[in-house]
Amino acid sequence: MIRTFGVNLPFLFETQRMSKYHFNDIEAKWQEYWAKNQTFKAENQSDKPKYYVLDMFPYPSGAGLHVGHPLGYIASDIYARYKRHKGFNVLHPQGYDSFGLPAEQYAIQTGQHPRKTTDENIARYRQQLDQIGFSFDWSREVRTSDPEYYKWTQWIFIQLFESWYDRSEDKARPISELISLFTSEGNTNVDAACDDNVALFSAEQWNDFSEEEKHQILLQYRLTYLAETEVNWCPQLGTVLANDEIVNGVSERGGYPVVRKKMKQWSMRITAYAQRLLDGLETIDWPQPLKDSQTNWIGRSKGASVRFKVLPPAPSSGGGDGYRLTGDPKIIKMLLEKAKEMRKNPTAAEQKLWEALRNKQLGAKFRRQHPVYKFIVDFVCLEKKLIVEVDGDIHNFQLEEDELRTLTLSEKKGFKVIRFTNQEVLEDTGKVVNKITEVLNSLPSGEGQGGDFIEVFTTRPDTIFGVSFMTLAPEHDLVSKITTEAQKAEVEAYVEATAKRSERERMADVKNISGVFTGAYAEHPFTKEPVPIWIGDYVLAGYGTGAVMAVPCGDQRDYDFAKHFDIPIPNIFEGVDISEEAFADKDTAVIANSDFLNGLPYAEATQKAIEALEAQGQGKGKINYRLRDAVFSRQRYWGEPFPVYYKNGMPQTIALEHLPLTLPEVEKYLPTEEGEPPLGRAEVWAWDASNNEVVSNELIDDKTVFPLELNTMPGWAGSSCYMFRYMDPRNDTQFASQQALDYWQNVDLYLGGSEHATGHLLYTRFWTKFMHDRGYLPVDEPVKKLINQGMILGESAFVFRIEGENKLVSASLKENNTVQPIHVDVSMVNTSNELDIEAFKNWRPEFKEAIFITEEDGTFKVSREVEKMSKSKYNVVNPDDICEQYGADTLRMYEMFLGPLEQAKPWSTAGITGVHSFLKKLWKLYHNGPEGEFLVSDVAASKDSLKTLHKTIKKVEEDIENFSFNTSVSTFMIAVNELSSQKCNSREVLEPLAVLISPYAPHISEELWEKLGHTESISTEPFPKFEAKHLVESSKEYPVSFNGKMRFKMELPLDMSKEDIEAAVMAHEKTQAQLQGRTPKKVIVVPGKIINIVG
RNA sequence: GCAGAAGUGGUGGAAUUGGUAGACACGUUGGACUUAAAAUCCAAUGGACAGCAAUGUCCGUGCGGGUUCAAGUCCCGCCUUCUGUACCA
Repeated sequence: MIRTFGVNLPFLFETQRMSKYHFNDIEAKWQEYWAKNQTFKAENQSDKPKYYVLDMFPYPSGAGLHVGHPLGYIASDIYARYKRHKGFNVLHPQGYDSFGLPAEQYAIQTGQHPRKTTDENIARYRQQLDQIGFSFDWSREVRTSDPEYYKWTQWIFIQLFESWYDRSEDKARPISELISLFTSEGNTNVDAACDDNVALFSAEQWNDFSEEEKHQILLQYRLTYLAETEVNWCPQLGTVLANDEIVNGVSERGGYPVVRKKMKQWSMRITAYAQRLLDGLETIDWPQPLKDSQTNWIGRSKGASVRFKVLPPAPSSGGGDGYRLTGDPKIIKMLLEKAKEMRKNPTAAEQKLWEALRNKQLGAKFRRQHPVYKFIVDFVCLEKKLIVEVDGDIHNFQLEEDELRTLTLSEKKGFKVIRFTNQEVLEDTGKVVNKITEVLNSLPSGEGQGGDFIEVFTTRPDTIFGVSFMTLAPEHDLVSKITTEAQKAEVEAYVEATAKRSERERMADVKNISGVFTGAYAEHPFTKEPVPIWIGDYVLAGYGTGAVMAVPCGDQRDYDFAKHFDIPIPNIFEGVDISEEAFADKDTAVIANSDFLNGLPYAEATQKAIEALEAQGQGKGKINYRLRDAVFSRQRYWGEPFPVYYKNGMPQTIALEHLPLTLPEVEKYLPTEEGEPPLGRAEVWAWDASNNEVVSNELIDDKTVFPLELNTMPGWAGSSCYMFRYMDPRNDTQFASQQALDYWQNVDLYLGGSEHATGHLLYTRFWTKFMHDRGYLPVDEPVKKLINQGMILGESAFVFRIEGENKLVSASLKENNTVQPIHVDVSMVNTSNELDIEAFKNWRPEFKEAIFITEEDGTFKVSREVEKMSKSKYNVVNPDDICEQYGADTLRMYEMFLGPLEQAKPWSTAGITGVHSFLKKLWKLYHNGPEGEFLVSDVAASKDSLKTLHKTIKKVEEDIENFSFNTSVSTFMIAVNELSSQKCNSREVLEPLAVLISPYAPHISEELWEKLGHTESISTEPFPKFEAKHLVESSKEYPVSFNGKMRFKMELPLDMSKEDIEAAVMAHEKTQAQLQGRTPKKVIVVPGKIINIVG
């Protein structure tokens, strides 16, 4: 193991080398040993208790690791090694989250395949990780971009697709069970988490549906579903982003603007699990701030949903029966006349159908020959916005025109149009009526002109009598329908102006109150008074129903809005002054001026209000969640392909035995010219369903060969269940064997950053609960205990350039000048903040000729600032350099020594020498020979040394259990300092000491252990046992205080009685000096602790 | 605004159920060894004041109160910083 650099070295020099602590050689030797002997390989079967320690696996970026990354890995490694010493079978795996945006962005720029750069980055990461001496079981490594791994991500996707959420049993169930429910009893009694506005149907109707219709309906129930969703579209990245991938209105990666856009996307029905995700937090040991942010993200609020009837416009505002005027006002006269004419002369089919539709026979009012926009339609149900057209023979030659008309009515005016032929009506009116009923039921109720309702969510139903207006989000569906003619221009201008503003602008502009009156009124459910309906951008389309009942006396935003627009502010609180601001304190509120709610406090008034609303069918108690379903499609190349192909536009999944569906090759990683995702460029990307293989696109015939999905899965797909895959990572027939899952259960300790609070850590809990429901996992939480390690920050260095001149000024002299700070690479600055000017000039040639104004002593100083460690700030410190210079053991201990694990702290290399010299002192303790060679004695240790050892065992054990790693490093330093001054070289002490330190500094411990004569790795050695007897003291050096201030100490036996202690203290000459003749009022003696004399 | 965490020497940070504030390091200063440097070792190091000195006195854990024999620690009120979140109805 000793490296010699030549044959001519003098003998003495050689022996000195032998005695020295050659960390580089030692560390390389043991890293090789561990790898070769698979020292840390975990078995899935053991008599020992299990313990699972996991790090959040890294995304292998091109920049490599900096010293901040290993912090958590070191902590978890110490814990894993400690648990092995404590007799546990420890699972401590590592892998790579290797799908993701940066590799793809790099691929777009350079044309290199992301797989290539990812593999290179992984190799670099692995080399860096190996250098630090982690006890990972690398035989279990996973990579999310490996087809053998993402096969199972695809499999989980299929399980979600094949499941629905049964609210009555509160769990996910197979979709086949839903189908049998539909077949036997329809969907009326099914309480499922599903899309809004799912049409009701009977078993009979279900059985009559075509396969396609059934498929369509099931999609509304599946836990992953395809739907038109409003998404966050990032044009620069060319993809959609999840809510947690957006920070302050711009993309988390790259900081690009994000706009709202409607797209057909895969979504995950995480909202089905909202309540269980909240409840589960009670059962897990996670940091409170992290639990809080999940709680806030889910955003449960309890209240009521209330339906306000929209009133027809007053005669003054539009004239006549305005709400029925759906025709174009410019030609309405002509249309009405024509309609009248047509009503007189209906065709036979029209007349027959009218007989079936009139007088609300289908539960909704139909009108015939009614003007809509520029047309006269045959039948219309305004409430549901449904148009029924009957095409006579006469129409056959104008099919094209009909199509145009249908398009205009549906796209521009939001009507649903269905057509029947004369023949159909005449032959089987019943069938036609059934079809109309079905469509009628599938349409959202309560909408359309004439029967409009505004549904709001409120947490304060008790304040309903304080409602003086309503506000809709500008994007609300009803805005265009209810706005009166007089207000139309103003409203449209406002809606347009709001739509143009980005999310960011809207957020930055919270204080400016804006809004417009729609001209429409709603009816108060109790007073029946008209309530004006406004729109305002303080109401968000994405929360609740996008509409609020405004109670200005009880809500500050409503109050401000009312003040701004001079809307009345009725006071419904007893004895409260609302002349200056709203009164939002529900705990002390007593309701007044509120009819049947008068005199009641919040809770009772709320309950009574809800009861009253329910009685008249205008509301009910409701729990609302802020959490939205998670969009699961990304328009990217470097992600998991969906195991999905499309048959007649309907998604079909690929069976497990044909997975993985591997990512196809493309010639460019950009979207296609048609705006399709990069997979649209793949030439071999079609599914041959009869042979179950991927084939060339040219073979698509929509009979046996179908197009495959072009989107890929988001970054969080691969990380949501990886902790379970580690349990049995090479299993290619099962996600993991039952035996492995039963044995390892879930993660006992998980370390990672808090930035994943509302992303990864929420999704992984969701998937785990789902997999548990479906019987694939024995546990329903993935992680028992979680610790967030704090970020290690960089210390950036700056030089200052005098504005407009090529002059740089030393940091302390910058005050009198207007200067501009410039980042300097921290490697060019020494610990006294002096800049290496030559190095700087070479790095930044534009300053070659610059004048450097130095301090009086001729040095040029930089100023320091703590910032996030980043390449662009030139403040990155590389762990490789630290290992090279001081060794991995020093790096490990120093990172722990920096401060508490959870705390953010700046990296400063300044203190590292202290830790390094500690390790040298430790080494020396075992090298007592005359030439400094290894020598320990077998004679018994002194009492003092045993005491030092055992108090160290006790403290270190407590510290590790409490994850207080910084204090145990101090404890080791104290121990080594004490043993050194005791000149202890006894094996009895030095052997257990090596074991104690080995989790922290494994390389040096292994080396010393070997020198002590052992042949097994130190990691197999049991943790030293603490024996209290070595710490038993017979006397105590009591601090003696006067009025709480410590003045002197005196040594007294521990078994002395209180009275004797008091007597001894009073007799002490220093006590007399302190008292100066006064008699103390009181003497407090706490045996074994302290003496306090009150004077 | 809301929620959470934290404010201790020149610096990173210790301090058990309230019981010796500043452990352990870094840095600084002085010394030893050396031709010299590095490395290593020894000593001092919260501040102020008094003393030749041993030593002593006072002030000190963000600020102001309180409880207690005793408060960095508990209670009340403020200030500041950091993190998360935000027109959430």
